[in-house]
Amino acid sequence: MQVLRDHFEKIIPLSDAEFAYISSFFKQRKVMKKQFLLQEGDPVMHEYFVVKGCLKAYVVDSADKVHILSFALADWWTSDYQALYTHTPSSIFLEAVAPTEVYYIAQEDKERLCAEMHKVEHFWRKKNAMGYVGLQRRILSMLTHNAKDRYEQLLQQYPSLFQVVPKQDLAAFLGVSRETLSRLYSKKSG
Amino acid sequence: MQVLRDHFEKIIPLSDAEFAYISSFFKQRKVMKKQFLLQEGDPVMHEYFVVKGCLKAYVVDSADKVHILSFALADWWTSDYQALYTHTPSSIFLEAVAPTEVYYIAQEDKERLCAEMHKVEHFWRKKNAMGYVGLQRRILSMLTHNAKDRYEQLLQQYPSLFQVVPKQDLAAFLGVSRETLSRLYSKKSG
DNA sequence: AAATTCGTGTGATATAGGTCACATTACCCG
DNA sequence: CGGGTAATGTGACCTATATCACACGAATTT
Repeated sequence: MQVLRDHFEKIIPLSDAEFAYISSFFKQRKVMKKQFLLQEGDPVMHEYFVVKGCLKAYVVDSADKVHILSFALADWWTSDYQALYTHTPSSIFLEAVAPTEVYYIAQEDKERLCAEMHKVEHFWRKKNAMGYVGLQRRILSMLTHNAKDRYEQLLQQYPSLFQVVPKQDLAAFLGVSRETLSRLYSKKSG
Repeated sequence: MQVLRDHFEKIIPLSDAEFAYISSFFKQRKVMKKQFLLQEGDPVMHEYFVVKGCLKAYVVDSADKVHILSFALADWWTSDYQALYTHTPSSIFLEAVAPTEVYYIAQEDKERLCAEMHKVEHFWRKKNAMGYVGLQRRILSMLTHNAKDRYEQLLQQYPSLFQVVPKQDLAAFLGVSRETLSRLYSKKSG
């Protein structure tokens, strides 16, 4: 669990005892490519920390089209947060894009840790704040840029995504059809 | 500052002394319609809590088009968070859409309050978590719905916006041109 | 109340991107 | 290694939305 400790310690310093306590609430799980951590309708109980691999969180609309809400690479947290916080069934699928290893914690244990250790609550406040800013940037990118520019931004910001995630998934994340995405760099320009 | 106290107490109960301490860090400010709390390039030092009125946060692109990142009605927090956290100049404009009254707190005072009072850190973790979920929903809405559906969702979710905000601003928030928005409910359908 | 400015509606036209259909290639897996 | 499935490329065509231009009425300002 050293990766997890390093991850926490980027924001809050921890003694061995403190980390031992925190980590006692986490479990490990490995999923193969195309396996699910969550499917639509499932109860959502955990938040997942990706150690290696990649998860995609997506919805499927009434026309069976996939829309990707987020990718989670190593060092990212993911879940269906809306469902987690409101105790409603999952409205998303959480699926491994590649062989993936996660640590996960039950929502109630996380709340308990936050209540018991101010530091830990601080950690998650900071994480949430960063996540919020990241989503704002994505919204701004959707409002201000066309498909090609968004694709290039993504490429710049997360080059490692492109080694793991099929282009059709990137298209479903950017909000364009896979055909259009394909044409962006055959027709060429830029 | 009763509204602010009520707002905090929706999440954390406070004694008079505690609230007195918290509120000692807040100041009040009133802005008229079309006045700015932030302009692009300004240093960003505060987070704003809207007591009444409405603020819009937006960017202006190279073609002078306005893209609205968020509206803040009564009981909402707003600022340029990215700039606030990274101590960089504002990249947005924060402008009153109607006569508006805010309480505001310096970022460093907020951090201090969070460090001193676990409760307060809890409050903001919860707020951030809710905000994160809200942005995810907006992204999903942009990915899965066309302009008309998004407009109707917005209408449903924030009916009060429509009494304060001109339609061209709603268009700039939804990511459509004002002309298209105008046509959505003249051509009719739905 | 005249003059500006602001918000809105609407026509004509342009375009980015979507959809459908099929071919091609890469990737698994037995 | 050979067959099947998954991912990608590409052509032809379609559609939602953008853009430009202008008119009109409501609000603000003086």
